[in-house]
Amino acid sequence: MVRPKSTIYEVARRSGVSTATVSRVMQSSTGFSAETKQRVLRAAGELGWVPSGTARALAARRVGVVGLIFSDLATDAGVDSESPLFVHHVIRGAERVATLAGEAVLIASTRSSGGRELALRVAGQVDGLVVAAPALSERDIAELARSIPVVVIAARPARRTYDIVCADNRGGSATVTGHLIDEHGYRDVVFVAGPKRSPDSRERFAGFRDALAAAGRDAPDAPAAHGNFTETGGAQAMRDILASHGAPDAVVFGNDEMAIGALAVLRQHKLRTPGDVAVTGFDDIASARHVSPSLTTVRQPMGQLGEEAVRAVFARIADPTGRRGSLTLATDLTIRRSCGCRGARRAQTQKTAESRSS
Amino acid sequence: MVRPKSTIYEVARRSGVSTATVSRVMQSSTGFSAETKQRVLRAAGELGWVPSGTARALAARRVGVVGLIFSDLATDAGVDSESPLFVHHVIRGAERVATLAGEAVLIASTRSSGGRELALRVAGQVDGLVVAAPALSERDIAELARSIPVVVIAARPARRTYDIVCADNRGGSATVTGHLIDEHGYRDVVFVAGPKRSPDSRERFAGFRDALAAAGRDAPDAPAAHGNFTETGGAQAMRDILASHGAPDAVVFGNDEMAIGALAVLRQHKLRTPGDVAVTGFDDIASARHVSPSLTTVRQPMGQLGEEAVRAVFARIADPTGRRGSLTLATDLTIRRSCGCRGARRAQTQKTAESRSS
DNA sequence: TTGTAGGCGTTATCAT
DNA sequence: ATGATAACGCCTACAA
Repeated sequence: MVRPKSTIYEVARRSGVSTATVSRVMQSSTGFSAETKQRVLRAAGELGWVPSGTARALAARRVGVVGLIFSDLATDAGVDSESPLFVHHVIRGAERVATLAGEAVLIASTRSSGGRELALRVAGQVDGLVVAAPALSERDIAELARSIPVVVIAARPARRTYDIVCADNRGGSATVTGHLIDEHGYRDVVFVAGPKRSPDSRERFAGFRDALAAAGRDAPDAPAAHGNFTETGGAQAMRDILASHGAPDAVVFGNDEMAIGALAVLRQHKLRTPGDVAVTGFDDIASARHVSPSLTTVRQPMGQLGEEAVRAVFARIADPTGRRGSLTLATDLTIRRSCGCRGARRAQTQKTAESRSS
Repeated sequence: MVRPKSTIYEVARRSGVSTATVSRVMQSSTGFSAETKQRVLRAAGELGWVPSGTARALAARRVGVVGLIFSDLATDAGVDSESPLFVHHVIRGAERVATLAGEAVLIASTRSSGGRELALRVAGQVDGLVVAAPALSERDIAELARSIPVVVIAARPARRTYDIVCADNRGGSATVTGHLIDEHGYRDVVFVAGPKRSPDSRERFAGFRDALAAAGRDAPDAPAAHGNFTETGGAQAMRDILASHGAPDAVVFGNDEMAIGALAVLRQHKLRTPGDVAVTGFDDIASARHVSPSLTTVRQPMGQLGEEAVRAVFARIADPTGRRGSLTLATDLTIRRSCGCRGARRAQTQKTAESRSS
């Protein structure tokens, strides 16, 4: 049975002290006698009193909560969606450093529409906000950043009013593509992108082109196909490529899920991986190790992105002035079997550089 | 640059109306002229005003946030931890129905200690609470339930002061074990449990025993091994069993991750799965499909658990009185290759019953 | 060590 | 349709 909530006044009366003293007992570790503390705590326990976080936040001007906004894809599949696993890890990473700092994380996801108002509601309930693009438009983000510290997880324009943290998508993509070209000597290598408007997908395609250019080859203006970052999308993309282009030497997928989807299609077409068509992914999700052949991919520090984003929020709360910064986390080439390498019992890795600027 | 936050007073002055009117514009859709609305909205925009969620919550006596407490395992590995994937899905499920209802979710995880105070802090900031056992002790949960609606995700005693929702762990485990015994005729089948104190693990072991009893066999009092719900733990458990017991006909793992870890060990020992040793898991995580052989397992509706838990919280907020209820979600036997079945192109499934009581 | 009292920024009730 | 004005539950100088 849920009792009517009691307040600090009742606790104060019951323990024979003032509300100020109750407040002190609840949040300081000093400034009152041991006996007073006992009385207050007992009264609180008897009444089942839980201090109102909202009242406390209002009076203290600090909520102790950081918000995290991302876009949902289960409900809003197709457009602008990020990999569910990506979101999972970001949430947990954020939660981890927040909890360690004694704060909590408020999460909410944007659906097909209404992102702006959702963001405003959340913004009013937190001390700072991390938004995983592409949950919100550049315009909405800029508006939020006027009234509250905002950190965006994504590559963003240099001129902006908020901090960013992101993974080195471009570098990682260039590295894995370079591996395919330089180590394996594949000639015909193509790229399968995720959603067209995904910033991550674009960065990865840019890295793909970088590697081609570095090898002195012509780079296509557009990806060979788009696969929506899903297994079925990747499978469909693979079929399309096979039909219109024939079997390439290698295909660089924008993420692991698409690559995994493609593996099955290749098998159905009696094409051997990596013998006939080599394949790589991006992210290094759990299944990448388990799939057969095991998937060569680029590890992205998804949890760490969430962690660093929250740290950046805290830093910005502590110092609201100063130039906006950006932190780019290194990615990590993880070599397994699908690229054509053999006998790599333990995955070899090659890290891109981490960079920070402000 | 973060401006000093403006308040409803400034917006009211700037737009030449009272704070009451501003408030109405922000939350009603009626009760003011179109022109007034324009003026207010413009003033708000110019000032970059974001209504204070805490002040609003205090005045309205409703926060619009539901809390979710779980136990962390990355930081607090070993004891009482749940599968990370389980938590991921529960979080997303909770978030999904909360967002649809216009609410947000506040998440926090308990570490090795301090669970009680964390829970109290969270409780003060939300309208209701869902706690994924074993994040909190029975005692702490009971205390919380005195002052706020609480829903626990786990099997729990019949006499309690809160609602529960859980998956039919016991039934699912009995079903998969029965499949091994009845369909395949395996004689020597053993069970590998998760953490000793995990309620889910216990339920699954109980289901395992149910199936043995139903087949007229003797059931062991304890699991053959404990694997901590992790891949490495499952691998170690498999090694231990092989060493002390020899190769059984089949082993029922308390979750998928342990089963996947065991697959590799079996391979190292030149034992064929399912030829020599059949294996089953529990949860149906993504890798279960990708691993080789594909894993026969029991699908648990993890996301739905989160969804139903939040719905139950809403229901309890709407009606604080009345008997506490419990909802048991059906689980789903998902047959693939590791149990010895062949040619199941599409996994066959067999659902346990869903039950609800109050 | 303890008490008094004025905010904190909204919402909601009554008027007008 | 709009305006005054009490709450809402706690924190924090400022006093004592």
